[in-house]
Amino acid sequence: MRARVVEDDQRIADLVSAALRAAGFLTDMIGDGETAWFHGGTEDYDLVILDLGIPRLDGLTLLKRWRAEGRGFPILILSARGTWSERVEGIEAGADDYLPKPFMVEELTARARALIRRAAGQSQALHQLGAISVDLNRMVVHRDGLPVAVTPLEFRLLAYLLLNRDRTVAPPELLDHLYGTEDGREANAIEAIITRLRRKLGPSVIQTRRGFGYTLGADP
Amino acid sequence: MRARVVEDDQRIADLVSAALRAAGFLTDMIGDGETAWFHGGTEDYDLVILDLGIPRLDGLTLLKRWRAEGRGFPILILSARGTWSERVEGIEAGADDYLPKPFMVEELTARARALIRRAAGQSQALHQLGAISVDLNRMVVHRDGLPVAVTPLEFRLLAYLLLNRDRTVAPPELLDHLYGTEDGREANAIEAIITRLRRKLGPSVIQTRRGFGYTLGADP
DNA sequence: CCGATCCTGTCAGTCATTTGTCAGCTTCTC
DNA sequence: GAGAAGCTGACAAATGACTGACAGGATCGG
Repeated sequence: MRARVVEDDQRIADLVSAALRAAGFLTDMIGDGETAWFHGGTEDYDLVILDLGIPRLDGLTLLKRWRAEGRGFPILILSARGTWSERVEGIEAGADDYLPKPFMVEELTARARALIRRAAGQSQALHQLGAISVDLNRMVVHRDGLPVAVTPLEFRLLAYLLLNRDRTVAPPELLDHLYGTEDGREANAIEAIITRLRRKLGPSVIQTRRGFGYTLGADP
Repeated sequence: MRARVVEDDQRIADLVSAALRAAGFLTDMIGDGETAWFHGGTEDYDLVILDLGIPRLDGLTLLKRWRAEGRGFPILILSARGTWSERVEGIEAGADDYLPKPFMVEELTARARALIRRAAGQSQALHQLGAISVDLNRMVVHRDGLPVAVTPLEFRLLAYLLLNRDRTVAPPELLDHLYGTEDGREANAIEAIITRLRRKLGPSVIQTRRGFGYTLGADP
């Protein structure tokens, strides 16, 4: 899961970023609205944490522009000005959630996860896939009721496939969501993780759709 | 366990804080409602001790605001005005317990511990972990029936893991709950405590989930 | 107030696990 | 059957965790 933190206060940005990382997200930080606008156009995020009081391009304007462009990623607004009217304005502009500053980082991560799940059209943190169960909150995987030791990367890959189980996910997209855009990993890295996951979870959990990508569950 | 004491009478605040520290809590003190409101948003507490008669933002209003915002930490109200209606009002506003002044510090700490346990979904103060038993009230640990000398920090770490034993706790979260948010400890500090605890309790009590964090109990 | 003792954070070295890459192989598609 | 796409075992580099030693600071007893 990639999260973009758009926040000019470095202290808060670090705090938020650390919390999200601890919650299993991969985070990028941007300090002003114009840069965020630029990146929002070229990159795909699973979640955006947006401070309204950012320089160079107002947060609310940025939010409206993104929505006008048809960008659908979930956006969680942060704002020092926690008035009711602000809140309404933010939600109406297309934000998915609103968190007034100051806030607790645990609440932030909880809401972040809720947004991710909602955006994926699922409401449960506990998922069942044949003999495999995945608990996104506790970050544990079971097979036939027995815990399976998965590594952080394996878990993130599995979680991403799980949240997009209604479609086939292409390797470049996985690459993009597991690592930042910066890192230049070979596409083979994904295949290696898939192999390791299949060894742990059984061969039928992750299906390959040759030429397209990967998908979860059995296909007829 | 982090506790926030919101109390304007310095004498009482010191008393309460000292008692909680002696009971193994990490305490912060705040003298007025507005500051408390601010901090309640940015920091994560395991318990709040709240005097109703604080300046600048009434305790009851503060309490209601927190609950309206969805803050779930357990709150114990202190009040000089120990009337029944007050008590009811406090509980209805979302407090978890109510203690009229004057009170005995022993009762305060006892209730504080009970609240912590209840918030963690546990009712017992005495926990068994293989050969290890932990008494959260007396703050003593036994191994095979023999007392083990654990230091305050070690006990707090153990207690926090115990109260969250159904999940894996990440080092940044431990850092947050063992020390204040202010302190800039290295993550290594946690590892050092873990090592010392393991030496005392045996290697299998605290499990490491590499890349995720720590958990209590044996994994099959 | 002073010394002794204990607690605890940091550092550095070591060890273990995770993960990316490569090379060779298998499977699929046309 | 040839070429492309995907799989997988082996290896090495990167990362994360463990631990012994040490020192500053807190605490305690006198």
